[in-house]
Amino acid sequence: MRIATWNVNSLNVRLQHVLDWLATADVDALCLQELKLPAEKYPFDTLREAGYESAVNGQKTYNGVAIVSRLPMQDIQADIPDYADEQRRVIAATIAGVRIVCAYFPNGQSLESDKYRYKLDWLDAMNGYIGRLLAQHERLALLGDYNIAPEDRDVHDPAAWEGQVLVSPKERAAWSTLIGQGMVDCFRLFEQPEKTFSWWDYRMLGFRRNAGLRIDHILASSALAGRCQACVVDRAPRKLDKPSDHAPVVADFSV
DNA sequence: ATGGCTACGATCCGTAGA
Repeated sequence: MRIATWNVNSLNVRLQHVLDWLATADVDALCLQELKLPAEKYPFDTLREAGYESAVNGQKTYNGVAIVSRLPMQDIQADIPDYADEQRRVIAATIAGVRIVCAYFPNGQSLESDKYRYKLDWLDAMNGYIGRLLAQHERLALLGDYNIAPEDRDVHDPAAWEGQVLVSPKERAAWSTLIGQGMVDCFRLFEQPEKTFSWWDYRMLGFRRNAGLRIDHILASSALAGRCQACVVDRAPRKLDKPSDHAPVVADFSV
């Protein structure tokens, strides 16, 4: 089973990139974030013609997530149960016996912002949700744009970013709580090139300078992580004309 | 120099992203 995550920064703008990527990437399921469209405007038919069904939690203008899968999806669940949130950031489904959670974590804007307070609260809720899922599903994966760079080696210039949102101690503590519950960062199971990132700022020639962050992740329960055979960032779509600022992350599992 | 893009929905600028 091969699964991936990609923040597409508007599915309207990036639909052709997604279709082109699906035609070559050979993934069974792809978790999408930042659709920026409501479910009524989701291109279900176009993706179905490409061989993929969709589970969608849409929102106009902001946020919005989907799982597209060429394998059957069961028990589709939108949002974090029992967590009141206007923002459509989470959708889950079971695919080939693996519980897949697709999430667009809040950005936080700045440490002084109300959005940062919201992010920390949301991270608490996500940790609770993952804890409950771990008790129910031996094979669990959480894929998405976490908006957290877990370690300094995931940051192109740690000194410049120190104390900023995406790397702050409280955000990294929430990441550590996920890991402490038993979730495993599939990317770090393998030897990786130095300075591998998944997001690069549109400004300042960020991609050309490789001035990026690794903030898109695939975490797996220990039983599933034990079956992980590869995990890589695919930089190719970031080189296209009018790219998303994020690149896909892909993982293979022997399930 | 704390900016520099990009997308969106409102107009011809503000909000948001990371």
